[in-house]
Amino acid sequence: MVRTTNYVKLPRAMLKPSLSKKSAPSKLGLVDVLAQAAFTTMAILNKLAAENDLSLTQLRVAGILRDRRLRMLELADYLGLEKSTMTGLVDRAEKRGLMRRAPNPDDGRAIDVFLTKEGLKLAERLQGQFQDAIAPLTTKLKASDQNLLQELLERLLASD
Amino acid sequence: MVRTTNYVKLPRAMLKPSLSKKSAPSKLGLVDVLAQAAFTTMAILNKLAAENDLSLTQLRVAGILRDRRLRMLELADYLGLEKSTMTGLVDRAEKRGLMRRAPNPDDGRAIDVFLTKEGLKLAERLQGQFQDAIAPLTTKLKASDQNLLQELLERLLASD
DNA sequence: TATTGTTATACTCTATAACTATA
DNA sequence: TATAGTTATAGAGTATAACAATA
Repeated sequence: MVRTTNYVKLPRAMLKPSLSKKSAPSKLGLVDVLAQAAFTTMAILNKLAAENDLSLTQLRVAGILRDRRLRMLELADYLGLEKSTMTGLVDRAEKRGLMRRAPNPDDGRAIDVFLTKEGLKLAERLQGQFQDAIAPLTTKLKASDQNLLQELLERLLASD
Repeated sequence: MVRTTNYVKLPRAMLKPSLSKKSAPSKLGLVDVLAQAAFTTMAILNKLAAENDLSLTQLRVAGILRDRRLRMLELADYLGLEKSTMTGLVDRAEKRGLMRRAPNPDDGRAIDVFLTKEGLKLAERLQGQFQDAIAPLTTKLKASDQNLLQELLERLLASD
């Protein structure tokens, strides 16, 4: 059973560029640009999800489960969602043949979730599509600047 | 009438860091990092919205209308949403005293939307809270690197 | 006729609370 | 008793389609 809805319309503008007070401190600028980059990237991911008849959350799940098998609760924690929310999410993905449930062998209460072969293929296709979709942005920078940007963002995101 | 729900639970992990094939081309790395940065930023924005009893969309609307008055359809285009979706969105915001509707003086079919004084105050508070929330990330970089990052992202996002 | 906005309807995502089964 | 997952219920966000009012 295939869903036919295609829940996305692309925004004309992502976010207001900035307050741009004349002599605003430059710290404010970076914050704005980060937000704008986030909205732009999310719009791409959203479009990608819609084109594949997925919600953004389902897209994330596909990415997360690409190389792991997780319990329902672990998956919920990864996503920052309640366990009850997972039930419906996994139900729908299972109905579409993308994921499957199986009892956890070590804990009779727990249920493992994992991608089917079809789900895995989709996840890999999505990875490639995302790269293609974002390439028009990244290729505006020359290779050395791409590396620089990557390095700066990695430091920004470093968890310690 | 104040909503009491607080629709957010923070994720333990934002997104799988990478496929990390041993000798993957470095282009793949930047794409992954951009996605991760987007999810991290969106998680912050989402939390901020939830703490103020707003959805992410309402948070965006607050930002967009901070210095403009728009017709329903213009607002829909900004957000990438259908006009029918706006009706409910504006209804709810209006009920909370954050926005108001008024007939457009130039076109009898059109309805303008704008923030109330209370909505404006909220929008400004949100701006400050977002800066505070994201500061722990940005301050990991020294000032010159912050400027560099901002410049690189600006080039990435430049629309031409 | 074409455009703007609303209404009706339906589905997904999300949460809280109560429940069942297992530890 | 505590934990894992499901079910029931409810509200928000989203879309499509049909409609009323205005251009």
